[in-house]
Amino acid sequence: MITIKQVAEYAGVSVATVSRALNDSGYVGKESRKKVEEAVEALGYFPNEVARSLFQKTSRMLGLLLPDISNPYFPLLAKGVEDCAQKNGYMVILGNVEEDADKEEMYVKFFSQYNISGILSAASGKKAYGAQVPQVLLDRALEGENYSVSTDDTLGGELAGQAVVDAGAREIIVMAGPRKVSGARDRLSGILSVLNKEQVSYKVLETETFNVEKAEATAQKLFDTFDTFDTVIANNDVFALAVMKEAIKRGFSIPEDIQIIGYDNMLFSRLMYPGLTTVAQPAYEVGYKGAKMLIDLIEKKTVADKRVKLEPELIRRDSLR
Amino acid sequence: MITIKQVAEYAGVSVATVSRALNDSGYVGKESRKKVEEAVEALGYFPNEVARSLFQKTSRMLGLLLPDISNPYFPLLAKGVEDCAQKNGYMVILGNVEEDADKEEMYVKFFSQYNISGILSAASGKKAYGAQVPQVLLDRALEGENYSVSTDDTLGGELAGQAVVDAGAREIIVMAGPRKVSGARDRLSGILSVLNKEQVSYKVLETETFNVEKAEATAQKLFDTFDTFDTVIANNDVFALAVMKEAIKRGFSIPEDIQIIGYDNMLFSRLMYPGLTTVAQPAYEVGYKGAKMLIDLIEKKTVADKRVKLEPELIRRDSLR
DNA sequence: TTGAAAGCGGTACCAT
DNA sequence: ATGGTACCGCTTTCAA
Repeated sequence: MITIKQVAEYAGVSVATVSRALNDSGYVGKESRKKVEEAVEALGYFPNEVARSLFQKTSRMLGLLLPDISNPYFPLLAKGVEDCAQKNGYMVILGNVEEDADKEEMYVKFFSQYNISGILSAASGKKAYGAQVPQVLLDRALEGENYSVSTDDTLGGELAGQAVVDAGAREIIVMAGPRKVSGARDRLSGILSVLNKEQVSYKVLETETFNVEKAEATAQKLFDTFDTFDTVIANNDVFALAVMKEAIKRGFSIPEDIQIIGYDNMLFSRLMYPGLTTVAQPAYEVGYKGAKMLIDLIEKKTVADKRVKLEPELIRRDSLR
Repeated sequence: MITIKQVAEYAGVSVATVSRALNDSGYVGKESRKKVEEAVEALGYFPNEVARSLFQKTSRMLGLLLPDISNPYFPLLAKGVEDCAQKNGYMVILGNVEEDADKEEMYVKFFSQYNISGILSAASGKKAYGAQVPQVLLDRALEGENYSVSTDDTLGGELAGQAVVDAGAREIIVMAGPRKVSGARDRLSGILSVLNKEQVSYKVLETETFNVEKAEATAQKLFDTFDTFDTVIANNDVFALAVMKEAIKRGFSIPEDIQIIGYDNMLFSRLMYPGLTTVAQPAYEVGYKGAKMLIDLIEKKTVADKRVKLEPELIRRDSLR
């Protein structure tokens, strides 16, 4: 590894001068600057960020807390984060916390040990981890004093509800996500507001998790619990897919006997047959804009709104009549 | 932030003693140890890893290079990596390099600036990034002197080929992945060896990418290019899904008219209808074992074999007769 | 405009 | 068994 000291020697100046030249801070003579540049070039020098970080008590690293990477929603979000981070010269550290508060805590501690400069959290969203560094919440906005980028889930719920009544739904099962997840609550209230207004009959099926492993069991439970319904508003696309499969297995056809709408607009929703009508969440954008906001916070730029809401969009395909 | 110096003062010993006590290195008297422990407890101290890293020229961070997180295979792999890393006290830094050599280089430089202790790469697999730190290749094994964990894709290909002939295939389209990806080559040769041996008729459709965006177009192309076939061996599950959709759209039924087999065993393969017969790649395990191997390398433990091959497994569902 | 030197928070060598 | 101290690579006063 080649150090600033070697560059200084090669250039025939002091390390202080090299540092100033490299960071454009303070005065550096034309001559010196040129000599430094040559030395850097010749030696192939690049600064050690660890040393820099030790002094500055910060770094160009972002921590990303995710509840479950194997849920296909999050990789997209992560990609948005990563793209933005990279574009701005930051690296992202991945923390898969699986709705486990201990893991989350462990990661936050880890982050602070490494002088991470900010945290993006799509996990449980406990406010203020000691508030050491700026943080922005992804997708799960929270009350109170904090920054967040999320989807307008109330609107998303309304979109789903409206789509379903427009398609002539008469007996609806709405799958409600975990109550503790604010997005799931908003979505449910959006759905119900439309359903109530339109006076169509519905029942709610509570599900306690978004966990992907549970999808099949949940779908079965749905059919075992209810018998007269013609429409289901699913939790997300994975659950919708599971419900579709269970429906077909039980001899219903889609959308003729049972129609269904999902949430998320995952890759496979487009590719499956029949195509799944769903509400698209701008996962990539949530990630990208969240990262941008965090970086602005870190770099003390002004952030216009603390709580950005992105609009979901209804994607019409073939699972609704 | 509370430092080792403060702990030393509180405990009434020197920083050297605190350091030794904390790291169990060298002699520490019973008394001193106790005083240090109390001080740590009272002050809520935990060591700054950046300072430690500066001195040791290494860190407890792993770099993970991925070609495309939005391809659902990789999140699973990443999860395996993350689980293993976490269990061993390491953090993982995410690098989405998208088959872009510049990005890859940029990341590797980034990694070295942050004293990362090892690299896991599922990306292009260019050997030895200056060979500064240990690295293990994931899923794309390479010739020569290096460590890797991957799936036995030749076997995977054989499995797929055999399954298809056992199901009575007569005219097969085999989709061949990008030639430059060693796994894709192995898979193809596995498939063809079986097909040739069994003397069943086939044609090969070349695809230049695993890129998920291309799936629909590729499926259309398949049907436009060939007309008499009863079986397709797809590149991966995403492509299989796209082919299934296109088939159904064109009035074929599955598996009666056209049967199909995928590769990967992604979540949705189980959830779709008809269930997709596929060859399961142990993505999570590749990630986990790769991380374990890397950590062993870093910690100078002996690594039994440099090139671990994990076995894929045929998952029978309903898309084959 | 430049350089010497004092840290940043640890680790480890060398005396004691 | 313990403490003083040099050093890891870099940034930033401060004096010249």
